[in-house]
Amino acid sequence: MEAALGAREANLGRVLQILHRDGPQSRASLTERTGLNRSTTASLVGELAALGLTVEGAPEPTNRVGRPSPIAAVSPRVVALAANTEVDALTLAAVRLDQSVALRERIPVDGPLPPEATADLIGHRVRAWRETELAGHRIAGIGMAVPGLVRVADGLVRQAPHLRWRDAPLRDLVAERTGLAAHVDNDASLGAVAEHLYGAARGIDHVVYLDGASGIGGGLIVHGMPVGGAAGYAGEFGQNRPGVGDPADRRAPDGVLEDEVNRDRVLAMLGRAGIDEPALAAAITASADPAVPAELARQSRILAAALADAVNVLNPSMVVLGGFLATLFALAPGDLVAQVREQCMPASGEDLQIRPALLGVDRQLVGAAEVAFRDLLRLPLQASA
Amino acid sequence: MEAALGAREANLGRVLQILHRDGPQSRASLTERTGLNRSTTASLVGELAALGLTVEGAPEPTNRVGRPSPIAAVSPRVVALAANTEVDALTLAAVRLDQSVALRERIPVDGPLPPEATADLIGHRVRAWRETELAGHRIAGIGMAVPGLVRVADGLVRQAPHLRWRDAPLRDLVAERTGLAAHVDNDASLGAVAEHLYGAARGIDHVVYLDGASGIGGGLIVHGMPVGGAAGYAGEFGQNRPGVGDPADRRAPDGVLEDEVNRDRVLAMLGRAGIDEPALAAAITASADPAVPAELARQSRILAAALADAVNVLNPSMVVLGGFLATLFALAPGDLVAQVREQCMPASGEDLQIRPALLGVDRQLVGAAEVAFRDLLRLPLQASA
DNA sequence: TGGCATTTGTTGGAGTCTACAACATATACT
DNA sequence: AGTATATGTTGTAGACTCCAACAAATGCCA
Repeated sequence: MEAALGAREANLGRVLQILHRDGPQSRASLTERTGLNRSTTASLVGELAALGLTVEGAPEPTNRVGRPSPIAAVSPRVVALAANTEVDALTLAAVRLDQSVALRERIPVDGPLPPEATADLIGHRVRAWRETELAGHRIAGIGMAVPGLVRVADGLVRQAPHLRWRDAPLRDLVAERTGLAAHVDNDASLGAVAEHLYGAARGIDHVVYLDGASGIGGGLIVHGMPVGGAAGYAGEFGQNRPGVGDPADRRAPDGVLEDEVNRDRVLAMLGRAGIDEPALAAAITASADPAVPAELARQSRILAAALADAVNVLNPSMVVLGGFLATLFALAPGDLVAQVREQCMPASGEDLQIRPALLGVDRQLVGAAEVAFRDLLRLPLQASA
Repeated sequence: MEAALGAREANLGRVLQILHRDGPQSRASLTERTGLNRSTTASLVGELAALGLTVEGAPEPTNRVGRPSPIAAVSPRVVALAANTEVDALTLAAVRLDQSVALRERIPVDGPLPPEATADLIGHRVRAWRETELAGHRIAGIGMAVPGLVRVADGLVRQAPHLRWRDAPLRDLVAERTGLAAHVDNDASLGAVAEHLYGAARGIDHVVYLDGASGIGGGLIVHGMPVGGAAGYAGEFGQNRPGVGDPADRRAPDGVLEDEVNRDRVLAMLGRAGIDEPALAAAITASADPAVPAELARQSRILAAALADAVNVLNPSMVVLGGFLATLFALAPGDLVAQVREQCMPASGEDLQIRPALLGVDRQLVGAAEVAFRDLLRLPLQASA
């Protein structure tokens, strides 16, 4: 006879999720966090260990009275695979339940790879990994970050202009070749998930995340949960048409945000190409051309206008900026904050924080792994059956 | 010894909530909806009836084989009070659990009433109601709709320009005078809640709602839940700065959406004032001045730009327009839809519906009552203790 | 060094809640 | 009138957690 709708399994998931998000901790701590009874916690932790999902270690030497409590931690042999599909490379990784990256392989490609070739490549590498480095590991699934519009429900990539993909059934292609539960989402949305759980917006329930790479993508966290919208396309700030205060600030007539706030415009001014963010930041500070700071200030003003609109609508406690937008922000953080506050409703702006993204290049990979772990963390029994 | 974290109470709440949202229905239907066992449903419905929260009626004559199932319905003697604070009137209502309005009283006032006077008036009328029409009724609480920025957590009205309120502790003022659990929220946010549950967006999980009255307010539904944001200020579309495609369309330099899309501009053109929406619609169609349709088309274009931004960011399945915006929409519904689709991402626009609000003047009252019912619907035992 | 307070693990039993199965009941169909 | 079907009703068993009492491991202090 079944229990109360799988209360047990849900509790197993809760404990596993706490260990996953907040790291190793004592059983006493888990008891407090879950609100469950000591004895129940012991039983849950024991079952998770028996399932091979967690390991229990010796108590840490704490300087307090009382019987020491054993430390529970996620098993290092449980991983999710993550793939990041970029124009010039495919990055594959195996991410542990503690967000450490067990394996990473960046495979450069000449120009964008078609979806089938991408899936083939992933399938090939995954097979190799399973027989060698990942032998004896449990693989929860695979998550893929794509720079484009993704219908999350079935992992169909509707449009990825930079990859030249249209309506590519990436989830099914990869699931077929790997035999793994596959998930696909927009790269910026996954970055938002990662920054929310482990980065700059850790513990913040209402977050607007913007990431500037080739375009501007974004993601939302509302009530502590990632927002996909009806089909999973949410967060496309780059296609918004910002209200540009001074018409002289306009560069692209009838253009969208990512036409105005644009890394390539800065690169062109500097006469550079193909450099990464730190190099770009260095090149900016090294430049003597007065047009460069003027252009950056212009882009910052327009970004502020777009952010102010988002703040009015969503009233987030934090805006996180990644990629090129983090570089832009770092050059004059106070200015951007002041401009946003000036253009949004005063009440919404008063407690607003703006921060650069904290996680590095692994952002998308960690986010993708998180999606691949989701089922396991919710229903550990079903997912590990 | 406690049960599994109040599973029973949560299930009581689930059943009550289904009856509240979807109306009277058979126990068999409840069994199917909840996924619980027949016997459990019977026990739950029995307990709710014993608590005076529901009533059980004779089975409906259905033309199918099998033993007829008794119909459960919410009790008509359970109400929430709702208040709508407008510039020229205070409207008070008692709303039943089936959303029917048991009592309504519109109290005209000369100019905006200060918060204390508003609370006094509410307290006075509520006392009178409790001794007469509402004698023998259970009152779940009181919800208040305010045209302004409300910090939902403590019901502090931060700004309500039309009422000339600033940092008014309305929740506490009213709670003190009525002895009821009081809740305050923005009027448009409450309209969104009502339209989502019982109006045009019924059953739709991702909704953008805009309401044009003196300004433009709004509300969001994400994952089926109303979005307040960090402090409860979310949804303030009216303060956004829309990207106006054609500069000639601008009327308010550096203005915000509600300066451009504005009922008063149309009224002024028609030489009218102080008329309601149906009268305004009639006056528009009756007018021979060619400037009127031109102005409406201009406002529609700007509204479309603002909506397109929201669609990109939130990927809703439906946009609901209320008040003056519904009038504007009704004059050329196809145009607005086409303009939004044109300016937003094609994928986000393809399944998007735009609809006028369905609920009438009771929108804010029903939304306010919904908020006041929330605790009762979640934890019926605690809330009715 | 030994006793005490404190904290937490451990164990067996009790309480809460639901599922289940068997039976009863009310309807439509033939 | 008999049968099939759907649902209410009842008693019991199972799942899960809480609780209380006890045991164990640590720090503190005389």
